[in-house]
Amino acid sequence: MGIEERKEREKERRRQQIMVAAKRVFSDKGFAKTTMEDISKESELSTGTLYLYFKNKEELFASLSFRILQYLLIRLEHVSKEPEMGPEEKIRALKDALYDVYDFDPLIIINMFHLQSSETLMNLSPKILDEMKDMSRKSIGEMAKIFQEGIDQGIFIDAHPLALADSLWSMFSGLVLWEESKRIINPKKDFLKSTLSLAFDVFARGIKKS
Amino acid sequence: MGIEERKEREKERRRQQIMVAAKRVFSDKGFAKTTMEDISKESELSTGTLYLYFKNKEELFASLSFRILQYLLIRLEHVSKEPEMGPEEKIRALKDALYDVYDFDPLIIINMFHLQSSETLMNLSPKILDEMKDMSRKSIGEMAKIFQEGIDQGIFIDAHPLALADSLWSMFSGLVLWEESKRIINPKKDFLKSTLSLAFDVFARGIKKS
Amino acid sequence: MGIEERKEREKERRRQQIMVAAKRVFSDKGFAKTTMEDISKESELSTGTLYLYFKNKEELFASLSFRILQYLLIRLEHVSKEPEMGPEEKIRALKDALYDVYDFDPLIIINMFHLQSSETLMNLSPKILDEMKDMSRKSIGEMAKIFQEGIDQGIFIDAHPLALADSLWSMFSGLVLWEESKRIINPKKDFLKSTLSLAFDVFARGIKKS
Amino acid sequence: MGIEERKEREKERRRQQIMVAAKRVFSDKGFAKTTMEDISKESELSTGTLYLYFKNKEELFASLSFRILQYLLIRLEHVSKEPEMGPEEKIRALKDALYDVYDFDPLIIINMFHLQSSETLMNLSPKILDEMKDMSRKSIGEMAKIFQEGIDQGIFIDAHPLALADSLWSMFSGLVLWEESKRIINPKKDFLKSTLSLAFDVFARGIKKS
DNA sequence: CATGAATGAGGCTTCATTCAT
DNA sequence: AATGAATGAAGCCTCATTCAT
Repeated sequence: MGIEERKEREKERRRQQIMVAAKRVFSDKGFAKTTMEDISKESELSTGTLYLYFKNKEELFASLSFRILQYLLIRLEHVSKEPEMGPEEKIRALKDALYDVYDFDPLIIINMFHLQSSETLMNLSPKILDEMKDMSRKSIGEMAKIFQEGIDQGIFIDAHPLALADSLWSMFSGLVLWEESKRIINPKKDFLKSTLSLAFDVFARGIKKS
Repeated sequence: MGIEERKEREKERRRQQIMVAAKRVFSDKGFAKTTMEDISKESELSTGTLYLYFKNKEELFASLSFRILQYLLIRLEHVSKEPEMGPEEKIRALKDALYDVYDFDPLIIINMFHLQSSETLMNLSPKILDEMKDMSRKSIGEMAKIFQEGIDQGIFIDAHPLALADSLWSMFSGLVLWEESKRIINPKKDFLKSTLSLAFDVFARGIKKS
Repeated sequence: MGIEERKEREKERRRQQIMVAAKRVFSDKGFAKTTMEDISKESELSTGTLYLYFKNKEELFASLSFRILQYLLIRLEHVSKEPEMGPEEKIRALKDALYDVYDFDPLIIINMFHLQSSETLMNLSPKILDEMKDMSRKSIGEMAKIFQEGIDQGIFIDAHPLALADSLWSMFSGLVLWEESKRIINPKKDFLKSTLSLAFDVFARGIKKS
Repeated sequence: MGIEERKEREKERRRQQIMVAAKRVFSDKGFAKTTMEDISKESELSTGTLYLYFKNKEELFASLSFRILQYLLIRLEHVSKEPEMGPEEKIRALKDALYDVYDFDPLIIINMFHLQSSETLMNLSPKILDEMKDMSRKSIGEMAKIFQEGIDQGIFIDAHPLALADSLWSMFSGLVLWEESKRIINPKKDFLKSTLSLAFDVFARGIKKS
C-alpha cells in the first residue's frame, strides 16, 4: 500500500525537520555550546523525539556533515567526469564547486572542519564513521584524478596526485576557517571568494609545467 | 627592591609551571575534554592556585596559543628581515619557519586552529583577545612584506600581498589540520612534512612571474 | 452469545501472548532493566497494545507473579489434600512441589522474591494486591495444615503451624535467592536441588517429635 | 602533624554523614526509587559532594551493605571462636548474632538481600565486588566451621558443612524478607524474632544426631 | 482494537569556579 | 599565597505512558 510509503516519507520529513533545526543551532553556537534542548525548541519537538531519529547529539551533528560530504562528492565527481574540460579548466571548475559546497551551508562546514580531526571528541558509531571516512577518501580521490589527468597529459608537474589533492583541499578548508575567523573581528568584510580565487589561481599556475 | 623582583620572578615561574602542565594535558586530550583538575594534577598544584594565575580555563588555554603566536611572529620577522635572502629564498625559509613553529608544539597548534574561529566557545577577556588578534595581524603582515618585496622586484605576480599571505597561512594551517586528521585513521604515516614541502613549492611556482 | 465468548477468548489469548513474552524478558533482564519496548518487541505487539491489556508495567509483572502463585497454591493444595500420605511424607512431597514451582519458571520466581517485599517499588492496584496477598496467605495456610495434621497426630513438635509454614517457605525462598546469587559468581555449579534436599531433611528431622 | 590526621578524620566523618543520610533514604524508598538528590537533601550536602566520596549511586549503596557484611563477619567470628561453647550452644548464639546484625540496620539488610543476587543491576567496581564476595564467603565459612566442629564431635549429622551453612543463612535471610513483606500488610505485628527463634530451634534439632 | 510516534519529566553525573582555612 | 572541599548548574539521555490515526 501507499500507506507504508507515506509513513516512510513522513519519517524522512521529520528527520529533515530536525536536521534543519539542528543546522541552525549548531551554526549559531557551535557543537559544544549547542544543547539538545536548544535543538528540540528550534525544531518544536521534544528532546525525546530527537533521540527517536538520531542516536545521540554527535550522530545528529554527523548527519549534517554527512550531507555536506555527499554534496561535495557529487560536485567533485561532476567536475572530474566532465568530458569537455581539460585539466586546467577542471581546476578552475573545482574552485566553483568547492565554493558552492561552502555556500550550501557555510557554518556547518566550518563546524565540520573543527571536528573532523578531533575524532577523540566524537563518539560516532563505527558505521557512520566509516561511511564518512569513505566519502572523504572518495572526494580526495576525485580531485586526484584531475591532477593525474594533467600529469598524464604532460600539462602538470610530476607530483603525487594525492598529495596535490590534499594540498588543494587543505588550502580550501584552511581558507574557509581563516576567513571566517577574520570575519568575527570584522564582520562586514568577506574576502573568502576573492582570496579563494587568488589562491586557486596561484595553485593552478604552480602546478603547470613551465 | 630585589624582593619585589624576586616575587615577580617567582610568580612568573609559577605561571610557566602551570603552562607547561596545561600544554601537556591540552595536547593529550584537547580543550573540551581537559578538566582543570587534570591540569592541577599534572602541575602538582591545586585547582584553586590555577585560578590565581589564570582567570579561567579559556585564558589558560589562550596563554598557550599566545606563546605560540609569539614564537611564530619572531620566526617570521626573522625571515622577513633577513637581508641576505631574496623573496624566493624567503618563501622557502618561510616553510621551514612554519614547520618549526608546528614542531615546537604540534598538538597545541592543532587545538589552537580548532578554536581560533569558534570564538563563541572562547570567553576571553577583550584585552587578551586584542593582543592575540594583533599578533596574528602582525604575523600575516610579516609574510605580506615578503610578497610585497617580490612584487616590487617584479619577481612575483601582481596580487594583493595580504591576500597571498592569507592564502599561504591558510594552506599551512589547513594542511596541519588535515594531515593530523588523516593520522588518526592511520597513525603510522606522517606526510605533513613532505606534503607541506610540495604545497609550498607549488605556491612558490604559482606566484613567480613567468 | 458465542461471538462474545470468542472475543473473550481471543482477548485472553492476547493477554497470554504478552505474558509469555514478558516472562522471557523479565527473566532475562530483571524488572528494573526491562523496558516496555523490550516486551513489545518480544511479543510482536506495539507498546500501546500492552497498555490495553495491562494497566502498567508493574501490573504486567504482577500478573506473572500471580500465575506462579496460582500454580504454587494448586500444588500445595494437592499435597495437603493427598489422603494417602502421612504428614512426614507430605513434607517430603512439599519439597518436590516447591522445587517444581521453581522449575516452572526459575527466573520469574527470583524476580518475584526480589520485589515481593519492596512494595514501595510496586504501584499495584489494590485489587490485584489483595488477590496476591490472599493467594500467599492461602498457600501458607495449606502448608500450615500439614503441620497441624502432624501436630494433631503427635508426630510433630508442638509449635505454631503458621510459624512453621513461614519458616519452611522462607527457607525455600531464601535458598532460591542465595543459590542463584552464588551461581552468578560460579555459573557452572547449581547446588539448589541438593541443598534444598538437605535443608528439607534437616527441617523434617527438626520438627519430628523425638 | 596532627593536621593531616584531622583532615583524614573529617573526611571520614563526611563519608559517615553521607552514609547515614543514604541509609535513611534507601531504607525508606529502596534503591531504585531513591535519587541522589534525595540523599543530598537528607545529608544537607550538594549532589556534587556525594560524588566526591562515592563513585556513583551504586557504590554508595554498596558501602552500606559492606558495613553490614563487616559487622556480620565480626559477629560470626566471635561466635565461631568462642572456646567455652559447644557446637549446639554456638548454633543458638548464631541466632542472636544474626538477629543483632539485622537489628543493627534492618532496612538496609533487606535492600541488600534484594540486590545481592541481581548483580546485573549493580555496576560496582570489581574491587568492591570482590571484597563483598570475599566477605560473604568468609561469613559462610565461619558458620561452616561450627557445623564441622559438631560433625567432628559426632554431635551433628554427617552433612556437608557448607551446605548446612548455606541453608541456615538462607533461612535467616528468607525469614527477614518474608516477615518484612508481611509487615507491610500488617505493620503492627512483628514476628521476626519469634519465628526466627522457632526456625533456629527446628534447625538445631534437625542437625542433631539422634 | 491496534499502532507506534511523540512526549517530557526526571535521573545520574560532570566540572568550572569559589571560598573558608 | 596556596589549598582542595564544596558547590550547583547544566547536560545528555531514557523510558513509561498517551493519543491521534
